[in-house]
Amino acid sequence: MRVSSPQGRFAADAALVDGAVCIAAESAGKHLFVELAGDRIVHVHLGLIGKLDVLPAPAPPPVGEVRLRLQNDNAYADLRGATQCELIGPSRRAEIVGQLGEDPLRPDADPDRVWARISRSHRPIGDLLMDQSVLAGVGNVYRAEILFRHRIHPLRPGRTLRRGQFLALWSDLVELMGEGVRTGRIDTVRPEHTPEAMGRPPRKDDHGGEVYVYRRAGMACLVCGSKVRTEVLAGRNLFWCGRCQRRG
DNA sequence: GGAAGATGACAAG
DNA sequence: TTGTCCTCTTCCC
Repeated sequence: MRVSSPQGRFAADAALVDGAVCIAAESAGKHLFVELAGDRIVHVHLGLIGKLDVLPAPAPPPVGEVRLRLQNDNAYADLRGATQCELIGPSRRAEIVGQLGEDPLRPDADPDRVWARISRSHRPIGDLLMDQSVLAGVGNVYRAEILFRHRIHPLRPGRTLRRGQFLALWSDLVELMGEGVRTGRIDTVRPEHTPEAMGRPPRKDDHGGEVYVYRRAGMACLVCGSKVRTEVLAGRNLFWCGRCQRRG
């Protein structure tokens, strides 16, 4: 695989692995590990604004700030804006993975370990869901949407949830996130709640999916019609429906 | 043309 | 809690 850094910031490391055989590419939570021959691993974390575009070959001249380009005869991948792009070894990867909680996308994930953390915590469930050492991979969109789908108020302390409630939430995450991987979109609205089914005019989303509350502050809840609320929690915008999602 | 914001995470105070 | 980093898009003049 050809490895380069048109923007330059990864250039020194790219030169070290240019031409190496790619053995595997796998994710753990929000981390991507591209494993190359010789125990060399490219570790990528997109952060808030990073993007990885994977397109068919041939690769055109790079446009914009392409920090990493991976390329073979079939396809190329351009990385922009990532918070992490570094060359690491197996021990560092093990360290990163070891700090992560359970990833709903992995078949071997153990929901009981997640429940053990949540059921003992006084922290809001909306906070726990974003904690990568509890649940790996869930971000701001899935947090808002999964809580809405289960009618759980985001500020409820983790320990006030019932076990059955959590297990339902977990299996829903497994399904929703799996679908997100397959489709490349985050669609969380059940068929019976789509604007068409509710007799409302269709709407356009700017993040590539249909959602209940995420970034819909001030708009009407798709289910009950009351205004979607928002509040900044730990520096992130939180969204929920005050009527559908009870605190108690 | 410029500001604001965005699916994140960390350090500093 | 605030500031910082990374890049691009959207919206407003």
